[in-house]
Amino acid sequence: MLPARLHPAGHEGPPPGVEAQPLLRRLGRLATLSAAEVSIITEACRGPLRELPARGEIHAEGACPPPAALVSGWAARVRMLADGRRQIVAFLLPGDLIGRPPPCLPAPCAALALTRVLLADAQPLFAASRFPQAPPTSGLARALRAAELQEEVLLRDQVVRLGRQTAYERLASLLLELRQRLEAAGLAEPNRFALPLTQEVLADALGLSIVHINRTVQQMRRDRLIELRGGQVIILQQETLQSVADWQDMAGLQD
Amino acid sequence: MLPARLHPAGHEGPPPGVEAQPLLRRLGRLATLSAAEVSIITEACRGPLRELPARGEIHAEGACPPPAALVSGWAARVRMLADGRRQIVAFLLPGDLIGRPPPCLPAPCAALALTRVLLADAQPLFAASRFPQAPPTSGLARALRAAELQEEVLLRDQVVRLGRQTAYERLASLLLELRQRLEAAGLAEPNRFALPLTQEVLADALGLSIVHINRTVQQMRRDRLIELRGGQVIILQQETLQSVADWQDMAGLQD
DNA sequence: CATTAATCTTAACATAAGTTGTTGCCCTTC
DNA sequence: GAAGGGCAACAACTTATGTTAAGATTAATG
Repeated sequence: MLPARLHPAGHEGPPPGVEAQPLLRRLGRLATLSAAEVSIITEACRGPLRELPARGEIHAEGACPPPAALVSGWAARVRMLADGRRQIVAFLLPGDLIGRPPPCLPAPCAALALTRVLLADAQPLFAASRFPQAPPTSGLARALRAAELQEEVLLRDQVVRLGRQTAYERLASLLLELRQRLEAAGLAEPNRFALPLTQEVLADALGLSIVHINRTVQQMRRDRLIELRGGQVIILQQETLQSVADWQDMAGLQD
Repeated sequence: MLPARLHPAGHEGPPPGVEAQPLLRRLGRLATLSAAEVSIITEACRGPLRELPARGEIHAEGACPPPAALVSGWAARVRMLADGRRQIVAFLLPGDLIGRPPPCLPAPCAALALTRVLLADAQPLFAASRFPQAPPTSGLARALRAAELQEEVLLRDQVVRLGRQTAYERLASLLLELRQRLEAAGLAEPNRFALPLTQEVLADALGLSIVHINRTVQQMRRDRLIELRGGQVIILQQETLQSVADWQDMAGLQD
């Protein structure tokens, strides 16, 4: 089910001192942050970090964990069926938030580390912004709220992918989503990014079998839309990929 | 694409004077409401209502409409692909909320009436609770927040359905979800409820073709799991249906 | 450097689901 | 009460995707 190892690209931690970059970049794009708010974020990411190896469980299904920020590494929200089928509901990238401040419902998904991950305690962020009861003047509150809304947009994209797109289209769409999100976190060049996922993980995210994912990747390579080797993706024909994926740039990345 | 008519069951409005029942029941289950809050809800549902016929567009994709409450009738969040494929992302039942108070991102989905619907202006609710910046003492704020979180749970269920379940399982799962939600709104008996949807709408929700939905319904009838005629569903074997659907009662319906 | 274990790749085959076309029923409407 | 249109039902055939199984790479380990 789960890969025992992933691509080496996923094993590298961030250089020391820049831990806050993805979170800061992402939230900074969602709202204008005051200097005080920036330092709250920086502090949180420098504070004691929780480390988990690949395949580690960040929290179980049904838990209601305190909010955390993914500082480095990749993770996923996962749901299992009784017979072992697995669906990855969403990918979590550096700069993403996991868990919500109370009051919250028990999480319908487990969260799973796909690579080695570092997690920061995000409670100070929510406390500082008194989310979700923040004054409208707080840039941080607006950013946290926007991040939450954005996640919902991604979920709906995922529904459309799984419900109405072919394997080829699903893969194209996912790659474009990941590129855009990584770019927002400052982790992608325009046409190239690290993808530390096995084909099995891709299959579980796209609702396909591993064999069919492989077929689809091969085809996309033959069509010269992408290169994909050693955990690195290069997008060769962005426009074609976008039209295949029925891509609509989500305007919601900015405030 | 869209059905021109739906089952006659969907055409009936609520008896006058009980418009607020579904919304009130639902929110009341999510948190304890003060008398003042109850009257705010009741007032909103008695206020001037917006009426739309079946197939009417509640709001377009990309809009950022003011929050509304669905008082009666069924609606859906819908996304279209460029070539006309349609995916129903979520169903909206009486008592559900549509749109969010600002700040909000442009809606990634259009909202579409599936039957004749009545919509109430929900802004007073959010204003009264100063959502999402409400004091934790406000039951209304907690209820609105819980409704929002619950919608996200439903979205994730939908992802699992579309990604990893067979047609038969998807249908079972959806029927159980609808029964539970209708019950929470006071609109379902334990084993029987109105389902004013054409098979085409079911197909677009479950990511299947209309013909295959029909096959699946037939099979489920032959297996004596359900009856489905004239827009009425009767669940004959709830337990079997639940095990087919891999149903896990979402504990999150109460506060 | 040898060894093992993951992961990727490919082939052959099986099956769930899509497509097309036809029929019949039940509304509605004239 | 005849006609038309939407919807449900059913059959025949096609296609996308799943399954199983076997090599071929590649990365981790000692």
